[in-house]
Amino acid sequence: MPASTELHEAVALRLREIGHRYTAQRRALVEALAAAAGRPRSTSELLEGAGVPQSSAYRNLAALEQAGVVRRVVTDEEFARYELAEELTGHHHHLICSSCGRVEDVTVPPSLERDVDRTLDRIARRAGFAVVEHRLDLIGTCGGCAARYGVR
Amino acid sequence: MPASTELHEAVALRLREIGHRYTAQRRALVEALAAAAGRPRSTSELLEGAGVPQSSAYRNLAALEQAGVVRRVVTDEEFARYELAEELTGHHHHLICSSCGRVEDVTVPPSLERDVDRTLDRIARRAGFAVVEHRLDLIGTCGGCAARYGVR
DNA sequence: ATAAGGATGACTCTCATTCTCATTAACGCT
DNA sequence: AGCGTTAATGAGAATGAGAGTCATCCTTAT
Repeated sequence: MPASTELHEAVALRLREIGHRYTAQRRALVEALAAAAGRPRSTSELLEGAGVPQSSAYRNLAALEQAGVVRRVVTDEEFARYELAEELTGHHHHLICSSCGRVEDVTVPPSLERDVDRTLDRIARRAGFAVVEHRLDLIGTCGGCAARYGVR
Repeated sequence: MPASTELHEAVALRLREIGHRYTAQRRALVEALAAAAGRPRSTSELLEGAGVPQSSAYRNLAALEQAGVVRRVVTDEEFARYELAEELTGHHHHLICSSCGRVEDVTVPPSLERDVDRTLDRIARRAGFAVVEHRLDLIGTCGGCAARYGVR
C-alpha cells in the first residue's frame, strides 16, 4: 500500500525534525488512526486498537501531537479523541451526534471556506486576535439515533 | 436594573417548567454569568464569584444547563466553561486564545450565518444527520499574548 | 561495541467532576 | 399557621481521564 508508506514517511520525518523516533508503538497508533480515517478515535479505542499500554499511549499521542502528526479533537464527551492532522488528511469539519457521541468528518465547499476565512479574519483582527485556524462543527442527531429514538 | 429582572424571570420560568426551583445559589450563579457577559467563565471562577460550595455549584450548573439557561462551553482546557444560553444572549461564536486560554464572544454578519446554515444543513442531511446547531470557533493568539511573546 | 539519550511500562498522583447521604429549606394544600 | 412532600444543600468520598516517576530497555551515532 503505497499511500500508507507515504504516510509513514511523512510521520517519520516530522518526528525526526523534533528529535523524536518513529517507534513500533507510534506506528501502531498512526496505523489505528489511519484505519479509522474520517472518524476521530477516543483514547481508549486507540489503546486497545494499537495494543499499547495506557501510559505509553498518552505519552506517544502527546509526542505525535507535538510533531504535528495528530490532532486532539475536543467534543462534549469527558475524554479526548484524536485524528491525523489536517496537513496529512486535508482540511475538514465534524458532524457530532449529541445523542451517541459519534463523530464523523465532513468537508464543505471551498467557496464557503473562503467566505468564512475572509470574514472571520477580518472580525478577529478587529478584536486584536491573530487567527490561526477555525473550527466549525455541526452538532445534531445521527441517522442511527434518529431511527432508534425517533426524530426529535 | 430592569434588564436583570427580565433575565431572572426568564430563568425562573425555565426552571419551573422542569420542576426545579430558582434558589439564591442559582441566582448567584446566573448573576456571575451575566456579569461576565461576553466571556465564558470557568467553573472555578464561578465557584468563588458566586460564593457557592463546589458540590452545589456543579449540581446547580447542571440544573441550569438542563433548563436551557446555561451552556457548557468546551475548549482545549482541562476544565469546563459556562455561559448564558444563546436563547438569552443571542447567537454568537468564540475567539479562543491558544496561548492563554482566554475566550471571548464574537458575532459574525447575518449574511455569513445564513450561508453557513444553509450549506451545512444540506451537507448534514446528505450524511443522514439532523443538524441542531453549529459551533464556529476561531483559534488564534489574543492581543495580550502577541504582545507578551511576540507575534508568531 | 559502546555510550548517550530517547522510549517503555508499571505504578502513582493529580485534579475536575460526580456521587452519597444526612440535613435543611420551599412549595402546595388544608 | 401547620404539615407533608420533595427539591436543595454541603461535606466528604468516589470516579476517571490524564500526567508524572523511575528503573529498565532499545536505538542510533560514533
